[in-house]
Amino acid sequence: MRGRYDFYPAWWHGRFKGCGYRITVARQAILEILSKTTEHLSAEDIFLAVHKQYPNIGLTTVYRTLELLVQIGLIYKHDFGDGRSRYELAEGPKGKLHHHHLVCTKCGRVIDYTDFIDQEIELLKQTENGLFKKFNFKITNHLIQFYGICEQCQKEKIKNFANK
Amino acid sequence: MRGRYDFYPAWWHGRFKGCGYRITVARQAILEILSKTTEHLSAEDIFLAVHKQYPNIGLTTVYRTLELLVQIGLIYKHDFGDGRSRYELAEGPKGKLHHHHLVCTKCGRVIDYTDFIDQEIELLKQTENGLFKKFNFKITNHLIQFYGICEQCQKEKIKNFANK
DNA sequence: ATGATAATGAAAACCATTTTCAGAAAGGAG
DNA sequence: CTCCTTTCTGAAAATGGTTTTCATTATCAT
Repeated sequence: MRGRYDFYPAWWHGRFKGCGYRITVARQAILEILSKTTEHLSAEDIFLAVHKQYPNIGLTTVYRTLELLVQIGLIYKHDFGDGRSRYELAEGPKGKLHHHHLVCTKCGRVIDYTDFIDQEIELLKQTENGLFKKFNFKITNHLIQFYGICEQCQKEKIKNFANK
Repeated sequence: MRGRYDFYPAWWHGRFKGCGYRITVARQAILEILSKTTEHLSAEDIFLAVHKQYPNIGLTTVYRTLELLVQIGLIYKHDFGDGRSRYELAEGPKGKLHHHHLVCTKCGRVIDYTDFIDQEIELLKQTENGLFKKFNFKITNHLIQFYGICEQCQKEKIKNFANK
């Protein structure tokens, strides 16, 4: 099967070939979906989106591709506590803004934020250095996540109280 | 069934009664296990430990109890990426040291660290305030986790390279 | 174009966690 | 202490996201 990538080699092709992986329609399609959204898609979300254009690509392949993409660092795998993993492009052709997540523990809504990154970077640098010295642990990545109640759910609570 | 808690009411009894929950042997046993370890136990780990002393307590009850304890904030539920949730006491009678985790992405080893908490608290305070102002998001908790390669796995890597 | 090798799809297996449901225990009232 | 309502519990079955299996197909260096 020939795909459009034969004519428009994408930015990530080099990264793939460098690791000895083949460029396939499924991988192209999955990366295309991920690069066109800012949402945190689940494997099934991605499968459904891919399925519209390529109905013969199976859920298994989606899982396998996602695992591969995580492994080579092209995407992140998140756990927001709803029982399924969610995936997000780590960086696009032009690089993507470093950000973290705010998770509402009531409705599950996830908000991306890019604020306060400067202070954060500073803290991380110190921490990484310190942890390396103390535990000889070589840090490659970090996760910062805040949990709380979103605006809508706070209003809900007030409403519910009022009704009683 | 009568348990020892009839004679030695524990520090968390008040918290339970306040929420309308009953004090049971299973709950007592599970909290006892959690308060006697610094490890990050899985539901099955806890079940096995409890099972030694109380063979009639089932895995279902362990899951249900853990869910309850998370809900009332007595324990934390962590995801270190090994496909099962791991649990840890949030605070003991005397309060427990606030800490975070270093996860080795190669062997899964988890190291607790309590360093750099001062700077972290400062950053969090700022971030929480800022996020509240910007998104009207009320933060109740946060998660910081570092990922990398532990000392042992770094050595492994060197060994493996040498063997080639 | 060809062949070695990697990738794929469908179905089944996996496995941590949840649900169901009938029986047992907790704890307030008397 | 006993009764009674309500909550809790265990066993077994169900659930549901993810992984494995295996025969077939696609990729791509030659």
